Amino acid sequence: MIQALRGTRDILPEEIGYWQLIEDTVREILGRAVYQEIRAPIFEQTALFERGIGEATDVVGKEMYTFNSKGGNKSITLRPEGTAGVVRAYIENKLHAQGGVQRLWYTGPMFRYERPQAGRQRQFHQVGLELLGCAAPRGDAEVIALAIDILQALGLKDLKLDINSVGNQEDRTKYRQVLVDYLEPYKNDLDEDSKDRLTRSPLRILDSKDTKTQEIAQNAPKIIDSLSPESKKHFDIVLQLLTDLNIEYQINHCLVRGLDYYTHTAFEIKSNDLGAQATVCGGGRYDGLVKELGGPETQAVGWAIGMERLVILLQKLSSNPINTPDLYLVSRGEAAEAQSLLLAQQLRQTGLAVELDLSGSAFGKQFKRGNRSGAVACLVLGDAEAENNTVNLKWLASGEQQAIAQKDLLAMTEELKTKIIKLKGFD
RNA sequence: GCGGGCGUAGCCAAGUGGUUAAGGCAGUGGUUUGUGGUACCACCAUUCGCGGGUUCAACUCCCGUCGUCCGCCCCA
Repeated sequence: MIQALRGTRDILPEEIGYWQLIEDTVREILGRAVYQEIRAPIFEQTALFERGIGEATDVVGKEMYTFNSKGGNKSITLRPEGTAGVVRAYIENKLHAQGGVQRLWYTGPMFRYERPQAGRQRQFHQVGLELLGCAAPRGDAEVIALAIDILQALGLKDLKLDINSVGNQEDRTKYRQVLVDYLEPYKNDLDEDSKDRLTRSPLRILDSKDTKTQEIAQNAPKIIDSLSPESKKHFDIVLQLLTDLNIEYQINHCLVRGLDYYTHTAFEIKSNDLGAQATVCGGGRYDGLVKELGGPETQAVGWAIGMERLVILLQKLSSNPINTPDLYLVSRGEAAEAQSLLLAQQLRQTGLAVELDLSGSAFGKQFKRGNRSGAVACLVLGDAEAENNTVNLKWLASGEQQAIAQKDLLAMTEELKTKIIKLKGFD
């Protein structure tokens, strides 16, 4: 048997309601803030990610699905994240020429070659947002506020917002040296991975999970003390705006994100219910990326939410919103079966959800299925009804039923809908 | 790439060396051939992920392999 590849999976109907709920919520909330959806390709030239994300990062170094294009010598990569592609599209389509800011969002699959574990897949899905052409701290705060809005609208609580500033390029270079000077004496107490990072990317030592390393990192000089006055001011304003918005946060001096393009604000929204992969939403400012990829100097800020992780959280909160029929249409006999589809279609066109039993089995069996389908009423179409173009409408809760002409039924669908809404007990 | 747990029906599982592999849910048929939700009855794994080995005897022990889950690394 051919199975789905490791790290990929099918999202089945029993789960799809959560996905649709997330997508609907995102569309609504971002729509109100007048963000526009953008759809970029799922594969791009490898160089885009190498330059955008950074050659030294793990994502580029060991996690990309890269292959050669058929017949060509072009190296192609399945996107491991969304920002690089959106920025490429922004530059290529000269969206910057429209002046002002561009507010964009996207959703879709991403690909990273990693060992699957809780909340991590090789093909996974993100919804992300990019605010391009805005240097102001208000941009950082708007973007964070929207992420919180989405998560709250979905009913999630107990989420924590961690925030930090990694400053601009010079701030980081300066801090890097300060940090290395501090860590050097403790070199032998660090875990193996962190020893390696001491030269490659010392900032990442800060968020090591090794307890010994964490203790050392706790007392390390803080990056915000190395920030230039302008960088510090930017960060302070962002924090003040969050406070004004009534958004709780905590400064996490050890928060440094893994992609090279981040500058200034970096943040993560985490949950305790996700196992080792606690981050539901991660993002920050990336003022240098557009220029790095060949566009004009453009400041920007954005985030990405991991859909799988969000679905895991939603599953703990509520049951899957399921698409159930309003009416279940039961039919038996040649003429009745012939009429049944037409009647179902006519009813569907009025806005009712009608499930048609196609089995042709005994009425008893069809009713049993109708009962389980979640419908509030069955429509019964047998030989007698077919003969005089009527149908039996049977309310399942009360058991009462009435014969009614098919055309009369079609004329009273509005009435039916209000009754069904009442019986279903929700919209 | 490294470390650990687990693979018995569509799902949840019991069985841990000895003739026919519990049970529950779901499904199908029936009691009820034009009326459901309850109840009762019947059917539903020649086989325990796969391959090899040990043994008179393997779902059970051993080796390998594949899959899956959890963790490290990294990230959403």
